[in-house]
Amino acid sequence: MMDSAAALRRLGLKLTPQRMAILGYIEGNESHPSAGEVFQALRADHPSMALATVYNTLRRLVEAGLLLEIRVARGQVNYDPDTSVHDHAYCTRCGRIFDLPPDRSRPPEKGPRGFRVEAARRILYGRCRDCAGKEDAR
Amino acid sequence: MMDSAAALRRLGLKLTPQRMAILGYIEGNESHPSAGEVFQALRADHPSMALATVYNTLRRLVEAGLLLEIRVARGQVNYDPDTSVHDHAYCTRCGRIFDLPPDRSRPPEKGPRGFRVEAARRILYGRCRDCAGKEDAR
DNA sequence: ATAATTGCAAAAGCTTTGCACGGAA
DNA sequence: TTCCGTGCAAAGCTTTTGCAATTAT
Repeated sequence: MMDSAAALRRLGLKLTPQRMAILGYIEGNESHPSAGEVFQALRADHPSMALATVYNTLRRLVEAGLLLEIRVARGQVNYDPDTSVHDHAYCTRCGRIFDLPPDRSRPPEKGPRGFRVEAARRILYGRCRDCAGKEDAR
Repeated sequence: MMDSAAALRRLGLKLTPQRMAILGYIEGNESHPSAGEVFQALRADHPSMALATVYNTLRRLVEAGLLLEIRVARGQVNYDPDTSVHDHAYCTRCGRIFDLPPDRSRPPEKGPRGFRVEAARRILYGRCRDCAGKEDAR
């Protein structure tokens, strides 16, 4: 977590209490929170923090390469502090996102002719263990 | 394209002019349009069509299994009339989405323990041929 | 006839932006 | 001292919803 502070400094970003709090919350967090969830979680300890600050900070952290964006849920972005190569499984009933180990038995990804691949992301859709037998949500 | 009409009928959905227009526009369309783009495209020929109708119809068509949703662009859903198994490449500069042939050299996808996989989607991020050399967007 | 669908407008989310004040470097 | 970053409020987008009128079946 201290290396994140270092990373921020290296990028010329100021180390504000808000950024430290957001980083501290999301680092090692495997729940893949959305901006709103991060905001809710930090509210208790940081009542004055603005939702806009959370959004702005998360965007900066993504640009800085410290977080990954996951676009799987409708109309919302989730964040993943694990920037290493790995896949995700999304439960279409409860909305939880699970990490999957990277599939190493895989040839390098090939795009269309002339396409320069910078990253590859794979998502599995389905029902998690808890939701497997249950009726459709809502 | 006529089989879509049949599919709608089979699902008990009414064949309205609006639905036919939307289906007609998106079938065979490889540009992966968003709801707004579909609306714009149909405006000339169907001035009275409401944006809400486009949204509602696209949702129905997805539920009916006639279209696929692609969530790759920030805050927007794109639609793919090709419901067969295939991957996508997303250009982070121009925003275009390209179809990729399915990768058959790949064992069935495995989720977390107890996860019942219903679909797997893979997206490549990068620069398309046209954008490969150019400076960052905007 | 009748239940589904449309248009329109309003509402609902999520996210971004403008601006003045405050704080990190 | 200098900007960058924060809070707050307002605005922006995409998408959904309520409802009366219309229409496919």
